[in-house]
Amino acid sequence: MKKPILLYGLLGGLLIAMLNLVEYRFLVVEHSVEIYGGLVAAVFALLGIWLGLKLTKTKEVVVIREIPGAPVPPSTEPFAVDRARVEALGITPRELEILELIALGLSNREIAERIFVSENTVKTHSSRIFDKLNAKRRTQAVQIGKELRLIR
Amino acid sequence: MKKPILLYGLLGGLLIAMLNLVEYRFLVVEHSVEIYGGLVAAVFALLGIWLGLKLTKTKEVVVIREIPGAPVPPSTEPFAVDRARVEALGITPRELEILELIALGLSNREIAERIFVSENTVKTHSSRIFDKLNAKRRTQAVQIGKELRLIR
DNA sequence: GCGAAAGTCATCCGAAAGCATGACGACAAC
DNA sequence: GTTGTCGTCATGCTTTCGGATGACTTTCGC
Repeated sequence: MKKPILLYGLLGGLLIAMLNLVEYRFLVVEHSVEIYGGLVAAVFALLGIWLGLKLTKTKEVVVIREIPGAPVPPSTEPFAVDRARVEALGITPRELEILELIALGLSNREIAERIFVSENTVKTHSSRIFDKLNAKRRTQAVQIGKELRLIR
Repeated sequence: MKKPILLYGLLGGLLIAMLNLVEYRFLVVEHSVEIYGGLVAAVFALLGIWLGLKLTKTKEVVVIREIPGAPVPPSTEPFAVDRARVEALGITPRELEILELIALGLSNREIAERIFVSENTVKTHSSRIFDKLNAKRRTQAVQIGKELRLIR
């Protein structure tokens, strides 16, 4: 992903240098600016298109076809909360509890009803969780939480 | 597919007209050509990139990769989309894509930016997903999606 | 060519989520 | 008995989500 950009920059530089030369030949002959502008425009438009293609080309969709007979791996993943991490992040038990419920897809209200607190309280907890996990949304919090093995 | 082209032409025309004006103000002041060229170059490069992206957006290469039954790589749990289920639920590729991005914790807006569509479109897709998955919230959709092995 | 499916986009509008802030009680530690 | 943490709750306000609908375009198969 770096190469095309470098290449692009390089080409740009070359072009500019080139144009700097050409400019003098053309300008003097005085049809110049329109042609010059048009040229630059065209060239860079092409370059842009090329760049665009280059950057997005290898968008492959990998479809995995399962061969019958391949048994689905049994759910043998033993799960253990990474307590060290929980502690390191200063996440309280209650907060972790709320995070789990969020991960289950419950709304704040549903969570509140389930653990017998007010919705506001749930919001407070979740805000703190987001803060500690550096998440901006509950979905993100869940994703991060799973990555860090805070929740199943 | 017609619109972008027309738009492009139009923008081009406008630019040329604009530059025709600007040219006289700049040229007279005589720093002109470099600045002018640079401007044109930059603008058209951007336009080109945009065009390139627009035109080749959904050009996806589908690679079908078969996995043999037994040998399960120990390190990472092998993941295969349950295509039967995807089909059974009538979930389209695009919808699945959005579901994945939701699972990553992205907001609708972020998703829109990433896949170059409007936020409204993302909303439409996600609504349909929720519908198909019987989910009421994005978090729930993610949870269900993972359970059904639609997403990693 | 015609219709269906998929993808795109929009508007209106209510519901949920999230942010900032303050406050209060319980409880443990010092 | 002061301090700190945790859990609880509230208010006001902004942002994001989500539902309902309708419309347009592309693509694909018939």
